Amino acid sequence: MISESKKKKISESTIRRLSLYYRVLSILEKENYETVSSKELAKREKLTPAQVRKDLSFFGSFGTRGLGYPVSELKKQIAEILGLNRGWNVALIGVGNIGSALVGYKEFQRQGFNIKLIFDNDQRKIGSNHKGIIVSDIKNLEKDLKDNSIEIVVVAVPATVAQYIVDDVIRAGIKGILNFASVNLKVPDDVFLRNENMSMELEYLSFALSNLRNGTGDD
Amino acid sequence: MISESKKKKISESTIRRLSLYYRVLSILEKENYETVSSKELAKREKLTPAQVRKDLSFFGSFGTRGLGYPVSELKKQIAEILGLNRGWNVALIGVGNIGSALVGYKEFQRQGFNIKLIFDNDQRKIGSNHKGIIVSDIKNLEKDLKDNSIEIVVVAVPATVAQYIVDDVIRAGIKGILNFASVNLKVPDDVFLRNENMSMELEYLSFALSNLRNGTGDD
DNA sequence: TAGAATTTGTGAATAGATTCACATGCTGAT
DNA sequence: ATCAGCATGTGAATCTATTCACAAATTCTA
Repeated sequence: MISESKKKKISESTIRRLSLYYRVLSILEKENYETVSSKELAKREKLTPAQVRKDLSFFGSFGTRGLGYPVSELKKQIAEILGLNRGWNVALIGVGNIGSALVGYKEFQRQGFNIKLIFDNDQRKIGSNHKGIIVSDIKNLEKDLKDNSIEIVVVAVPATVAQYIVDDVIRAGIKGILNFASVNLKVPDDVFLRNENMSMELEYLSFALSNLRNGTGDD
Repeated sequence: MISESKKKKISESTIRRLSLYYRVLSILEKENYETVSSKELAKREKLTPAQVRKDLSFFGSFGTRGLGYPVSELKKQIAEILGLNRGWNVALIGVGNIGSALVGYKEFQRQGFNIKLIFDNDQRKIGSNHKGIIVSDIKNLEKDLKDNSIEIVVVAVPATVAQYIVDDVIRAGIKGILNFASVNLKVPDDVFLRNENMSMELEYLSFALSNLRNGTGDD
């Protein structure tokens, strides 16, 4: 049993690194590695071995001293920790630029995030077919989300309307929202909201390049 | 004068928050605010006032005691710090799902990131027009990047080929790379590499929802 | 012009995350 | 079997980031 409901607070950075480990383990699995050491894992993600071991130790003891971690098993464990050992019913709202890209984004499906519904308010888009999914009218958003047991909603609509839509989404009882709109959304305390701000990384590059008298370059 | 080449190390989180402040200041400017307090700024980004003041203090004293910060002026200052007070010549490599979305992503242009060149290796795409830009053959990548004074490259190609392409990009002397491919790229120390991993935030949601006996929901 | 009300800017204190360092335990060779 | 060699797991130490708390500066009101 993993994490017996301990109240230990897991930091956001640890979770983000678990995602990284998961990806590397998938690769190692394909490369037919049986085991991997924290040292090797760390090297591949430019972290320290201690960091890797500490992160994993929050959830249990998965390794063998003298040998390392069993690749497939550890991958499975991390999948369980991250909740990737099951599928998630996802709805996408907004089939503009970004929305359309997300429909075809293989990485999502691979991780078990299945886009089941797509919504838009544009009459020309409603009814059209995106990778096998018919775009629904956003008018019935609340009911459709409920009827299809949607658990996670991805918001890819213009910033101006994002809050109204999110309010609807919350009324439908959704507890997980991934927001691509460039705006700060208000959600109740029991709803998990994550923002994907694509300009932010570019701005970081801009800062780094503007100040490169000293910088080391790497992240 | 801002930041007189001080060796003070600015943390990544501070820079990311500057991006947030910048966005809020743009909104405040539109709403015709003359000044804004650290308290208000903090509220809008769900941070503490002390955090806001400390972040800004790394770069100078922009506020007036008893009054707050002048909105337009502070926005200008942050733009300077982040290097957004100038344009950046950007090239996009790969016009698949994500690449196409990025070409039309308004937010980039608004911040001064101008996509000047687009590359692909698919003969059917080469020569085609995306928002006024003709897709170039990736064969001439190195030369084209140099000839067009490209400063930042956005990589949106399959994971399997990303490293080869990045090697080329580096040979062209590019020092800033934004990578959307789901792979860990190796770059020299003097090249700034940032990764945009869109699954990561979904995985965080997955983790949060899977463990929601306790979580508070917010980030 | 004086005094109350604000709000910044910043050292000091606290909280949090990372790294160190080593005892512990497993492996594999002889 | 024993022993050298590894590599984990984890308290303790260190480093980093955030928050506190208050003096100093300015505004606003009367």
